[in-house]
Amino acid sequence: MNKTMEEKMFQMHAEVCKSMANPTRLKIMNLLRAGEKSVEELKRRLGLPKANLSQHLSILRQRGIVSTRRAGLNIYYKVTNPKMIKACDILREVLLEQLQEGEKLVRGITK
Amino acid sequence: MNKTMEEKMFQMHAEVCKSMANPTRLKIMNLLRAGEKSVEELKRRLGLPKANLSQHLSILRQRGIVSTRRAGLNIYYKVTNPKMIKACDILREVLLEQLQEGEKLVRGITK
DNA sequence: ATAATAGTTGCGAAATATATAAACTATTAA
DNA sequence: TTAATAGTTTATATATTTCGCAACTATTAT
Repeated sequence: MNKTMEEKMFQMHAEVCKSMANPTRLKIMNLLRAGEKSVEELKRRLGLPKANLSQHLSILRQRGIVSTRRAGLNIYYKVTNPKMIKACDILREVLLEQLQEGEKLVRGITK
Repeated sequence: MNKTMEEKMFQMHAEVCKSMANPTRLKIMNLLRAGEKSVEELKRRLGLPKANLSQHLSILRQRGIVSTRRAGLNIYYKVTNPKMIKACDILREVLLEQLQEGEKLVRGITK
């Protein structure tokens, strides 16, 4: 892999991270984890204005993180690559470990 | 895990993603993959002004993604939790698979 | 104490991301 | 064809990120 290709990979990688760098979008991913859902259903579950939800979905779609299928009036979204969920899970593990470390520290200090 | 705790997890998760949502910071993580490095060495390898590098390091440090150790004039940075690297690797796999899919499409169209 | 080296921090300008509201498109039903 | 429902897009005000520059702090050597 040459220099500019590496550069482009880091750029793309950063953009994928950007797509995931928002609590609402992470909640969307979490809902889609169980399988595809219509915008309507996501809207109900998240309690967001549809315009805003649609914008978040658009960001995930542009990066190829989710894909769509139309059925009548509804458009169904799903996670394109399950590895994306795996990556999320690992980050959550890291967070939980951090929280546990934090608790240890607190216990150490206060006792 | 109660409602607000879940909410806080999504928020924290988003902030970790934000920390990784920048090509320079991903390059830093990639350099630290092999082991700890001084700011000086990172500066040499990345060719960045030290102030800017320091700001990026600060962002990674604040989120606990990297940790530091001082030795004389130098401060050494390392990745706090190796799972963070694992998460990066998975995202890169996803990207490579996307690129491969893209190529397939191009081949399908042009032949 | 002074200088030199290694890092960090504060500041301001330009670029990017966010939520909201209003207008628009696509599909189906009457 | 008109209305209704499901989604998307555009415009805009606000907030956040990013970088470069200058000033600052910490450690070591003279």
